[in-house]
Amino acid sequence: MPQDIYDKIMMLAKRRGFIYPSFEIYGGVAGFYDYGPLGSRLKLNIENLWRKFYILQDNCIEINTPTITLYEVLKASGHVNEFTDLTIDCKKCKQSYKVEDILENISVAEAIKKNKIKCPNCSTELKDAYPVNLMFSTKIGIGNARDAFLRPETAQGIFIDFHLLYRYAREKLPFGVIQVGRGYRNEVSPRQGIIRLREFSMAEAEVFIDPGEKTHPDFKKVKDKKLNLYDNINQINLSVEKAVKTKVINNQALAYYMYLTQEFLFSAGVDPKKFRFRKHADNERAHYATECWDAELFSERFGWIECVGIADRSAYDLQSHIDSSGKDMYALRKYDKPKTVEVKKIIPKMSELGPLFMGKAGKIKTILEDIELKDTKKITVNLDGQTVEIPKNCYEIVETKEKKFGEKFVPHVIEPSYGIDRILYCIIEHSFYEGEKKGEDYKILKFNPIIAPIKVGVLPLTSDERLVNIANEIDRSLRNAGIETYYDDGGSIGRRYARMDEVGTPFCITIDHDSISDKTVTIRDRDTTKQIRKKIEEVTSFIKEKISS
RNA sequence: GCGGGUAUGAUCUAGUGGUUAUGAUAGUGGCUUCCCAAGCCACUUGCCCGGGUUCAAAUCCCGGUAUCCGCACCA
Repeated sequence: MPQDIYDKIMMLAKRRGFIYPSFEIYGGVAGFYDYGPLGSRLKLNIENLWRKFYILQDNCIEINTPTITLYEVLKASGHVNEFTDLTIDCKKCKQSYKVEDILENISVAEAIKKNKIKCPNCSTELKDAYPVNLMFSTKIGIGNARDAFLRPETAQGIFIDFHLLYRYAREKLPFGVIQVGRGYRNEVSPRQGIIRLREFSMAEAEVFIDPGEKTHPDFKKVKDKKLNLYDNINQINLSVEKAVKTKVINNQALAYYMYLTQEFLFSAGVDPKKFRFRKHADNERAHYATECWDAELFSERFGWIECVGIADRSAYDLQSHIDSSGKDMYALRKYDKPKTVEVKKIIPKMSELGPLFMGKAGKIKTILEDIELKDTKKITVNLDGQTVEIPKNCYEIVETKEKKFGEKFVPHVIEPSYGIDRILYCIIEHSFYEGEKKGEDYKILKFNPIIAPIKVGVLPLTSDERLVNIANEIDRSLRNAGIETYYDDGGSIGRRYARMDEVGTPFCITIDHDSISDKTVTIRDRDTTKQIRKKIEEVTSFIKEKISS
């Protein structure tokens, strides 16, 4: 079978210490991969470049929350319900189906009662339906253990800290919070190697904005930049501003983060020709999203791969957590001048309420006090799912004047969510070049220096002790300057260049006999193989400049 | 999950029911050479796991696992 680019990359990745299949000596497990020495380094560099965009450029704050997440959190977020498919199997051919796919329009309960549904494949009767949840579940503690899941996204950890983060951000919107970490999804059958993992790395930003002004302070700076958009039919190239004006993209904030994403991916080494934004159709959006764009990267093996999702989650998550935890997670929109407003307030009469509602009277009192009064004809209260009318003699309505400094609201959230492993794979694929030297295959990973796991190869031309000493000194001074080096004195010089090219090292410093007399070395560029001579004392600053641009 | 193909050192690969299981690449040590995978010598690493058939299984059969292709799944 002819090897395609994926096979070649996975071969190289395993051989050179980028990516290994996990648990291999015990047979391996689908959906899990280890990052080897170079892979870990590459991943770290990509994540740190991402942080540069979000922390330094966009002024986001970073937090870290547990990967084990309490049941209540994911119940509130909708993941427990929405992540669950009711599944049913055929007795004979063992085919599994989502119940909703077989039923159409009939309620699940009704269908189970009748139980006459046959397998669409072999017409045999089906077994009982059972729920399948794509989250890994676990327990916290022993005995009176609490239910928990391994988080399917890092976002919820940010949402449930919102009230604290809002305070940290000095109660001003917009502000963004990022988290880089692992997420877990118990995929039914992961294929496509590193593209679909059960444990994966993601980098997410949750940007909290005022729903009244869905924009970004830096929008003006990017408004004329071009975005490469795809609406499921046509490829269109629009400026950020025009995309918003023509309502192709819903709002300025969303468009801003799309541009930021594009800029990040390009500087990480994504080929602009293999990049596009695709808008989610109505039926493929997640349960929390009102609008979602995917940044897709093209792979010769897998086609267009979703690598970043940029969603407008509206107020969905914060509102859900407010509703189920009761915590005040609102933001305040301050008025320019305090407003004096007439307020009608309900004053509960406990002497009447108490005897009438007994134990529930206290709860009714707090609800009544919070009601925003518009219609005074009939006061009803939602009590444990039941609507209860409160008799008129149980309360008094008082009109007062109050000074209001602002109004409370639930912020909206723009969420750019990056699949690090997929991006990493695509960057390797986009950086992979193959040629021939003297009849042998010659592979080069043309990594952008900023993400290359090794920045500089340090190579003494011969094993002459004087050259080795100089090489060691240069190696030391580069490392002291924070630059990853690889010292190699084994084999011919050509072989050593080839080794460095194959792992994407952008520069090689070669110490030759002239280095002894005139204190210079050659610096070789990976992509051109051209060499220039530099004074040894200038090497570190020269390299430093080259790898940061 | 279903159906089909595949599984031999770190990587690629030859091979047969029966001696010590090929070859190449890579790697290590040594000699030699030194600016783009040169050469020589020596060395290291392997038949996916479990069960069965057989005097004998890496080879045949069954099950599992992984992987590839198609279907389904991918909030």
